[in-house]
Amino acid sequence: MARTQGSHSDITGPRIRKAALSLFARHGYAAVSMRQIAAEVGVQAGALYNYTPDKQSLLYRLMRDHMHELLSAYDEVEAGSDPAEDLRKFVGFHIRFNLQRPDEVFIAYMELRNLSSEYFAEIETLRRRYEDQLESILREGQRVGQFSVADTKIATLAVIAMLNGVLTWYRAQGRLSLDQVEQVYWDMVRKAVAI
Amino acid sequence: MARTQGSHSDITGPRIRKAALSLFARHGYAAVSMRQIAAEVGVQAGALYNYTPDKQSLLYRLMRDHMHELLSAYDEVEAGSDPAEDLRKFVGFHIRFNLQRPDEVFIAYMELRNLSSEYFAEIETLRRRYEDQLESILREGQRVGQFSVADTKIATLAVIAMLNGVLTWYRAQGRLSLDQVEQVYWDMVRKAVAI
DNA sequence: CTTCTATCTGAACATTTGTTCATATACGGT
DNA sequence: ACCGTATATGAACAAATGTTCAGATAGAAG
Repeated sequence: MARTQGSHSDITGPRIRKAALSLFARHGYAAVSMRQIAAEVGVQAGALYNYTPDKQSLLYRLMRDHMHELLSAYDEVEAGSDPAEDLRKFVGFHIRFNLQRPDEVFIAYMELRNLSSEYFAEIETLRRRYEDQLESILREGQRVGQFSVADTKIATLAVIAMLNGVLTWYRAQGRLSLDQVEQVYWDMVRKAVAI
Repeated sequence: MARTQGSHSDITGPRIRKAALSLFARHGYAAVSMRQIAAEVGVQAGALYNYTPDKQSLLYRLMRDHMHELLSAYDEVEAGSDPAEDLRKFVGFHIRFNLQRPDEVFIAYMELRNLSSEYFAEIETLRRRYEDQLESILREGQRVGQFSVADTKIATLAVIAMLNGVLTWYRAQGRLSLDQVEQVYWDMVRKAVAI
C-alpha cells in the first residue's frame, strides 16, 4: 500500500493536530510518541512528517496558535466605561475562553519546558503580552483610585493564577453553571483588588 | 570495578533522591532517564535499583514524602484565636513552605499524571487532606460571620491556586523580601474572603 | 486515458529506554 | 587476618524512540 483512499491534507492535518493536542494534554509531551499520535489518526508514523518537520515543532505550533487565538479573541472584547468593568470583562473572558479549550491551556502552561529556547522565548512573549493587558487594567484602576493593590505586577499574576485554577476542578456537568462560576470568581477578584 | 570507595547507602540514597528531584523538576519525569539521574550522582544506572524498585516508585516516593512533610509541618502551626488569624497563618505557612521547596512542589503538581492509578489516588488523598484544612478555616469564618464567600470549596481552590502562583515568579534575589511577598498575598486573600 | 503530484506505507536506521544480573570490590564485625 | 554482607560495575536485553526515504497508490488536471 501507499497513498490511501480518501487521504487529503485538509483532513489529515487537523486530525494530527487534534490527536497531538489531546495526547499531549493527557500524558505530557515527553511521554507521547509519534507512533501513538499516528495510531490515533489511523496512519503510520512516517506520514506525520508531511505535516511537521519534527515533534518539537508540532508542540510549538499548538502553543503558538493557541496564544494567538487568545490574544485576538481578547482584542474583540470591547472596552468598558471604567477599570472595574474592564476587570469584570477580563475575568469573564478568561474563564470562558480557557474552559472552552482545556487541552490547549493545559499544554500552554505545562509544556513550556519542553520547548527549545527560541520557541520558549516566543511563547513567553505572547503570554506576557496577555498578562500586560490585565496589568494595564489594574494600573489604571489604581490610578483613578478604584483599586488598591500593593503591587500591580504581583496582583496580575495572582489573579491569573487564581482564574487558571478553574481548569483543575470545573466539569461541565458539575453543580455550578458557567455563569455561577464566573460570578463566584468575579466576587473574589473584585474584592481582592478593592479599596 | 565493583563496589567503589566510600560508597554507602546513607550517602547514595539521598543523593539519588536529590538528583531525581532536581531533574524531574527541571525537565519533567518522562523526559529524564535513569542514566541521567545516575550520571548526576556519579554512578552507573544499575546502582539505582538498589534504592528503588523502578523509576515510577522513585517519583512516587518523592511526592509522598513531600506531602507528608507538608501535612506534618502544618500540624505544627498553632491555632489562632479566630478564623482570620488562622487564615493569615495558613497563607504565611503555605508561601514559606512552598518557596523553601520549589522542586518538590513543582513535581507534586505537575507529575501527577505520570503516576499509576493507585499511587495517584494516594497522593490525591493527601493533597485533599491539606486543602480540607483551609476549607475548614473558611467555613468556620463563614459560620461566625467573619468571611463571606459564595462557595467555600471553590474559594479554597482559588486561594491555593493564587498562592501557588508565587512559585512561578518569586526569586530570592528579587525586589521583594519574603515578608513583603507574604504581606501582599495576605492582603489580597484577606480582602477576597472579606464581608 | 495519460500525466503529474499529493499522500501514505513499510522498512530501515542509529539511539535510547528501563531493567536485570553475574561478578567484583569495599566495608564492618569478629 | 578473615569472612559475610553491602554496594557498586558493566555488559546485556528487548522494546521503544524520532526520523528518513524509496516506492506505491490515489486524486486532480489536461
